[in-house]
Amino acid sequence: MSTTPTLHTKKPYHHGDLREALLIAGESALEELAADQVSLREIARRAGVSHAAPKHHFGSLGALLGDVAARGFEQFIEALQTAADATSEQSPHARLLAMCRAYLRFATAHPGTYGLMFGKRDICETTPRLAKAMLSAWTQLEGAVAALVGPSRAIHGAVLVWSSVHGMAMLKLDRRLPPNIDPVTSLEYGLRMLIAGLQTESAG
Amino acid sequence: MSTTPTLHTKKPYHHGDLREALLIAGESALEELAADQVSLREIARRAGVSHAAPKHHFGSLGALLGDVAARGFEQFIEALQTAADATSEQSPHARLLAMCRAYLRFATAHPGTYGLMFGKRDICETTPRLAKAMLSAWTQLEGAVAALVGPSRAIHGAVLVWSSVHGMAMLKLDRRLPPNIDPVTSLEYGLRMLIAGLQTESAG
DNA sequence: AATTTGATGTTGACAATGGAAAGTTAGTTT
DNA sequence: AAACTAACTTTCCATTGTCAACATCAAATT
Repeated sequence: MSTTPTLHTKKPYHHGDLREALLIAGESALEELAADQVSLREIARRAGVSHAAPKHHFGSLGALLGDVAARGFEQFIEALQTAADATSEQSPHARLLAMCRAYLRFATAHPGTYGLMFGKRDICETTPRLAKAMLSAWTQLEGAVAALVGPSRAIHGAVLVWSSVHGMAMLKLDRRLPPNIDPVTSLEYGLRMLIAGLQTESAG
Repeated sequence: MSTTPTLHTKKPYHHGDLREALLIAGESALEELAADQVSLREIARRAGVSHAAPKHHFGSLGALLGDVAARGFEQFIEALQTAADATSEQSPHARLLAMCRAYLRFATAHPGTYGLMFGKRDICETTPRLAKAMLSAWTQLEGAVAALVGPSRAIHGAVLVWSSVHGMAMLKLDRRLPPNIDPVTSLEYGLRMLIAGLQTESAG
């Protein structure tokens, strides 16, 4: 009846790896809760610590969210890389297509994280880790476009491709498209147009 | 020295047109303050009323923001219409170009309102006025695209154009583009590609 | 003209938030 | 053993959105 000391694993005062636990808790909260429910205190609750504990690992909520976003970008980059590497032909054209499809799939599968990554929560600070991950993502996409249209047109082409896919993802997630429109179909159509345009000679 | 009663216009208990005043106060707050500083109480403060006064005109902060967003869409629609009507040639091509340029200009000039309109604040409710304004905006853009590429390709084309310009605007406002990139230049390049692609025969 | 009524504002309360400050615990170093 | 420091808790504060209760005033009804 009294305190059975067998396996009475009392919660230790120190967590062990609270920093990573908070990042994971933040990500899960972002996906499971409405965006305005994701608070510092909620994340701390999920990690099983007091609401002031995160302060020692991240200075503020903004910095915590910044690193959650960075983790999101890291997963995002890996998803696109995996998709590109999985194409059978391995042509620049096929690789870019696969990456764009994986892009929209990622945004659809992780809307909360994707929104955080792309500025939906302005509290989110651009931490060094986030800045690095953002740059990596850009470099990755620009490389895929360069392989298709050549380096001279890579930058403008990459901006256009990124804008289009990002815009489609955001309009979908924020329900700003008429309800009868299927973004996946639109993406396929749009990519055909885009790539046709990009490969035109007059594009110098 | 004492109270000069001349023109001593004492503030009346009733505002007169508080509803509209709150919408205007909300819009100005959105543009002048950081996004997380725009609160119900701040808007009420700017309108010179108590923090609970808005409740009688809008049920909640979300509904207030919803109608602020609706007003934004109404101004947005007018800006695009004006730009299209101001072209010299009045060709479908010129009108669509002018609208897209006006689109990016609006987003740049009113970043707070634009962000609200396109889901950056998820508290924002889709009020009837907002739903109507969103549909009008979509119809307007779809019409401009239809005039250029015909009705059969209008829907997919409009989704692509909207996604591209919206994506460019959002990436710019959220600083998700590499810093050396100028969105205006990118827009011009992108529109050339897009319209070239849209007018291709294979686009059925 | 007197009264009632209902829309429009105010005040005060509530729980929840992010952050600051100060106290507590547990390893680490000397 | 003693001092030090990092990790975590507790307490407190200003601010937020919403609610209920009350105040005010214009307009409709009697």
